[in-house]
Amino acid sequence: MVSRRNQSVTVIDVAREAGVSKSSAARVLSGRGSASPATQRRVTEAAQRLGYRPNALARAMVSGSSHTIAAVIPDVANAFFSATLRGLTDAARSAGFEVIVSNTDNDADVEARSLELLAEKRADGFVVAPVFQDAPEAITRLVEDGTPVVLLDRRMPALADLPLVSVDHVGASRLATEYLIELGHRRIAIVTEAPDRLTDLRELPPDAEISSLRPSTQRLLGYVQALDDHGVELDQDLVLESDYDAGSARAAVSAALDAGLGFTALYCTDAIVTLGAYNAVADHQVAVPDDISFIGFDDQEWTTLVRPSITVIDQPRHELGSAAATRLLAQLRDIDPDERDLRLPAHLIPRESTAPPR
Amino acid sequence: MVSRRNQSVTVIDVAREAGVSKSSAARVLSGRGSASPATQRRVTEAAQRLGYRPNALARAMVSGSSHTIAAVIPDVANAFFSATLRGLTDAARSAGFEVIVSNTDNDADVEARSLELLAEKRADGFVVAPVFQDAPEAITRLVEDGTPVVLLDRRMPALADLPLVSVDHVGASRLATEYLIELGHRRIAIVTEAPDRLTDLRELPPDAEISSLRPSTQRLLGYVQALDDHGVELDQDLVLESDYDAGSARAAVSAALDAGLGFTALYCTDAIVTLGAYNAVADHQVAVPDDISFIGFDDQEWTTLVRPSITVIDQPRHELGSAAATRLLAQLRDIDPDERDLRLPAHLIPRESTAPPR
DNA sequence: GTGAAAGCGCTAACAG
DNA sequence: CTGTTAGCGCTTTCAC
Repeated sequence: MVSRRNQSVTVIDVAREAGVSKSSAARVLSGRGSASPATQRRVTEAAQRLGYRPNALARAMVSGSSHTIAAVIPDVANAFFSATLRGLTDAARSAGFEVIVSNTDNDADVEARSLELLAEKRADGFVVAPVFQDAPEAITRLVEDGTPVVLLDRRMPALADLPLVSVDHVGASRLATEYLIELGHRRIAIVTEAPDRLTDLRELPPDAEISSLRPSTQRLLGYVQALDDHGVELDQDLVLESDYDAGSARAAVSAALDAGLGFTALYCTDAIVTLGAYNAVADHQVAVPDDISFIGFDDQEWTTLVRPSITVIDQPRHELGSAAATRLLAQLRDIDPDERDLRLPAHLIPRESTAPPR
Repeated sequence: MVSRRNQSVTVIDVAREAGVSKSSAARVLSGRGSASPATQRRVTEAAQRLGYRPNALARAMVSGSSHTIAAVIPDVANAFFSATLRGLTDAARSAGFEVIVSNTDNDADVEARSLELLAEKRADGFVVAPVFQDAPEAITRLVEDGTPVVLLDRRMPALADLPLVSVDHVGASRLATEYLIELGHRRIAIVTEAPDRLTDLRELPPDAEISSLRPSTQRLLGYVQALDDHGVELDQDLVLESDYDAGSARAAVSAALDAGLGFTALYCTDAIVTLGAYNAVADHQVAVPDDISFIGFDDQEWTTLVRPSITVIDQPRHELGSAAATRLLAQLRDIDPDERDLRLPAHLIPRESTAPPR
C-alpha cells in the first residue's frame, strides 16, 4: 500500500513491466493501432498489476479533445437549472463526456470570466444560459475561435446566430391562456416580469426574432396571441407587472385584487412569480377556483401539496438539458442538425385550482 | 475574424510576435520568474494582440495540478445536493478552482466509474457523498494513490479514516425532539427511514463511530437520546418506519393515525418523508397544531406556503458545500486541519405547525 | 535578465 | 506487428 502509488504509473512504466516498447504499450492501452495477442495480454496484465490509470490530460493535449463540456448557468441551486443540468450531465455521460459547471448569478463579468477560464481548460464545447446584455463579447469570442456553443433557455439579439435550445415559451402561455378561455374565462389576468412594454408586442416581430426575446416576454406574447386568436379583448389593467421576486409579485396581485378589477382567472408566468401570487391570493382569502382560477408556472413540489392543488404549466427541464447536450455533441462531431434551434413544448397539468367561472 | 483564431495561439506565437524567446514569453505569461519591464510590456502586448489564451491542460501537465475538483454526489437535481454543490463551487471558485460534477444515483458501479474517470482527468481532489456499501474500493484506491478525498454528508465504517463534512444529524434531532418536549409533548412519533433496528441503538456506540452511521440512523439516535435525557419513555410503536419515498411515509403515518396511537406530535426526519407524512396528515384532516404538532425536515419552499406553515429543521446546505471545498483545498495545500471532521449544526425554524398539546 | 534544452504523459506517423 | 522519433503547449532548470 504505497502512498501515491499511481500518481506516477505511466505508459513507460507499463511498457517496462510488460517488456515491450513504449508505443506498443500505448497502442494496446489506448485501443488504437494493432498489437499481437501476446503483447496485448502482457501489456494489459502489466497495467493491471501496476494499477495504471491513463492521464486524460496528456491525452487531451495530443488529441485536442478534453471530453469535457462546460455548463455556464445562472445558478445550480435554482430548481430549473439543477434539473436542466442533470439532463445535461446524463446526456454528456452517455457520450463519454464530463461536465464542468459554473454559476454566473446573471452577472456579465462573472460570466465572461467563467467562459474564459473554462476555455483555458479547453472544454470541447459550451452550453450557456447567457446573462442578458448587449455585447456578450466573451461568447462571441469563443464562437470566433471555433468553439461550439449552444445557448440554453435564452438568447439575445446579439447572439442571434447561435443555436438555441429552449422551451416554447409562447406556446406555453397559449396553452395556459387557451385552457382558461375554453373553461369560459374572459377576464384573465397575467402576472408577468417581462420588462418589455406590452404595446411593443402588438406589432408582432417576425418568427425568427421571437426566439431572441426574453422568455418572460415570449410568455407575455403567447398570452396576447391567445386572447387575440379567440377574440377576447385584452385589458391592459389585467397585465400585472412584477419584478423577478416573490414579494413584488405578491404586491402586484394584492393591489389588483384590492382594485376590484373583476378578473376570474390568474395566470402566473414564472415559478417565483407564482409563489408571490399564491401568497397574495391566500392573504385575500380568495376562493380558488370558485372566485378565481389559478395557473402557476413550473411543476413545483408545493403546487401539489396546497389545497386546492395548483394547475401548472410544466417545462421539460431534464429533457431541455439533455437536448442541449445532444445538440452540442452533434456539433462537436460536425453533424449538421436539421434545425438550428430546438424548441421543446411545455405541458399543462390540470389540477384543482382551475374551473369554469361561476 | 478568422475562424479558430486562438485554437492555435501559443506561447511560441506570442514570443515570435514579441520578438523574444519562448521562455521569456512563458515567464511573463505565467507570472513566474523575472523579466525586464521592456520584455514584460512587449510580451503582454503581443499576447493581447494575438488573443492568446493559456492552455490550462498543458499547464496542468507540467505543474501537476489541474485546479479542478470533482464533486461526486447522488443527484444534482436534488435540492439538498444542488444547494450544497453551489456552496462547493463558490468556495472552489474563490480559490481559483473549477468543479466537475458527477451523479451516482446511489449506484455503486456508477460511483466507481465516475471516480475513475475523474481521476483520469486528474482532478486535484474529490468531494464525495458516497454510496452506502461495504467495500468502496474506488474511493480507497484514490486515497491510497494520495489523492485528497473529503466525504460529504455521510460515511461508512470502511471509510472511517477519511475526513467528513456533515450536518450534526444527532443534534438536529435532539433539537426537534427537545423543542417538542419543552412544548409539553410526551407522546412524540418519529417518521424514520433508518434501516437500523432501534434496539441496536440503545447500546450507544462510542462517539467516534456515530459519525459513521447513516444520517437517518443518527437522526433516529438523536430522538432517542433526547427522550432519554428528559425522562420521556420511548414507545416503539411511535417509531414509524418508512422507505425512502413519500408514498411509503404517507402509508406509515396513515396507518399510525388509524391505529389511534394517541401521539400529539410528529417529527419527520427527512425531506422526502416529510412530504409523505404531510400528505397523510392532510388526508386524515388532522388539525395541526391543535391535534398534532408537526416538525418537518429541511426548509423546503412549500413548508412556508401551506397553512399552517411548517416548523422545520433546517440544514446549512450551502455552508456544508463550501466547508467541504475549503476543507479539501486546505488538504491540497498540505494544511493540517484542527479536527479531521467538520460537523455543522442544524437549526430549528419555528412556525405555525407546532404548539403545546391540548 | 534571457535563451537553449529537457520533459510532463501520451499519440501518431514512420520505418523496419 | 513493433520500435523509434517527433511533438501537443507549457514550465523549469541551467548556463550565458
